[in-house]
Amino acid sequence: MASRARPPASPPEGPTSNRQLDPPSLVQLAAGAIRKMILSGELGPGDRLIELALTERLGISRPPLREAMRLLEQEGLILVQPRRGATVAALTDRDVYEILTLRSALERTAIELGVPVRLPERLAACREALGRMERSAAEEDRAALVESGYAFHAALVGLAGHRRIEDIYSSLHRQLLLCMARNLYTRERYYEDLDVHVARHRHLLELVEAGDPAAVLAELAVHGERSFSQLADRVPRAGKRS
Amino acid sequence: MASRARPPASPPEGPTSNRQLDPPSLVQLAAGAIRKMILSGELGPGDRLIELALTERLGISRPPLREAMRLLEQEGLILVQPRRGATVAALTDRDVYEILTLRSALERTAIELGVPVRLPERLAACREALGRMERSAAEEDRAALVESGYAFHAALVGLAGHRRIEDIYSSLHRQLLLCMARNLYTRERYYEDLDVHVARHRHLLELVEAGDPAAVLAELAVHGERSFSQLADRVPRAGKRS
DNA sequence: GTCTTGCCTATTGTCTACAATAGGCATCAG
DNA sequence: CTGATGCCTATTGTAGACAATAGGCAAGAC
Repeated sequence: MASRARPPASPPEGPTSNRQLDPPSLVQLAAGAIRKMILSGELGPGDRLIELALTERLGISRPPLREAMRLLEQEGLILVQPRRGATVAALTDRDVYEILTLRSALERTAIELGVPVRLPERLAACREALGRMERSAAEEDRAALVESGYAFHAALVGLAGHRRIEDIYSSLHRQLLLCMARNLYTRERYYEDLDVHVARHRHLLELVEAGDPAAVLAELAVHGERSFSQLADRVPRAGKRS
Repeated sequence: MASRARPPASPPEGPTSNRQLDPPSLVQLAAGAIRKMILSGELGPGDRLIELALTERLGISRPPLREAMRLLEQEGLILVQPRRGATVAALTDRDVYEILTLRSALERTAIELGVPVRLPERLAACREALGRMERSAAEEDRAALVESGYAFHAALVGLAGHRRIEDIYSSLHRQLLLCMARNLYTRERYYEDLDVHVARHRHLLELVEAGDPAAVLAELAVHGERSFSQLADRVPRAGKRS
């Protein structure tokens, strides 16, 4: 029975729980390892995840592995069918549509809630990410630009200090990476002009610093429009399939 | 075996997966039981969840219990600290703020995406929920009205046919119930006038049926404003704490 | 020749047991 | 009397083994 008598020994305080300092459990490690296998393409969409095979691969036993798979299921990376095993999520066009629309909605909400920014360190995070983008563009490192571009958007979302939004946002990002591994989310697209791309983000940050949420949202709508265009075309009529 | 209906082996995908027909695993059952304990107030916020105690209580062993706790952790109902055990989530005002703002954002997005409704059965679900609300109001059953009121909003969210939004929405709902069990979300408030309350929802549905997303959103903003008012007051300056 | 039907194996679901850690408590030095 | 320090117990983390089920395959009947 749970002990009601005991008051919470450690204060569950702290908007940002720093679990990084704790020695990671096998569950965390296993989840990370499998995530890496999936996102690197080592495991393709639809592939079965055999528990026994993975335990041998990772050198752990089944209980922590199973718990790790529960996590990945919640993250949307794998699909667990009650007694038929787990498979790597095979994202449909509909799934991509859901991910992109939800991601956009979260960004918008975060801006609305956080844009007259109160905590300077959050703005600093955005600037830092923008700096990485500029460096990546200067070096014409497109992979790094994509990476830092996400970091910038994540920092933008972080302006609101809304932990739940941040968590979901990063979860969606992982699923999006899954799409890229699948090449559904065409990789060749990238960005036509690196400098224009960075400039657009710089402008975005300037609007944020000016403290005008509406302007940021307007820019963000145009901003995202290019990324969405070809994906949006794939699912012109939302909900038609179910 | 042959007497059983063969599940489609080739297409592992289905827009609506009907897992209800599967025999529930102990993980599902355990998660449900613990959820019920928490939401009924049997387990109060901050209470520790001792694994051994719960296994005896539920008559299962630890592995499925632990997996169930992983689920509840993802749902935000419990807080698991790496080697210190799990406690029932003690939601701060900040958490309530996050839940309400995110919920509102999801509703808005679902309306935007789904409001020129294409599938009649989804509208029917809304009407059905509204019917339950009217019945509850007529019987002055306030508890049932709250319940059916949520069902209505859930049906509204369901208009978009956006599974990810629906999942997160119901997760947030459960966390909100946790607030109510805690009485932070003052229960006495309820609704000043039951008929006005129902009428507001009926109007909402009419706007939906008219197919005007903007009108629905405008009404929803006013509509939700009352529910938010005293909560919003608690966290006037978002992000002040982190 | 095709369909049904039973077994058989691979895989998942669950359980008990062992190892490791964290917090509490008593003891002892200052 | 107060503080630090070591043990000690309660609890969690992990492992390996057993039971149950699903899907595949072969043998038989029509």
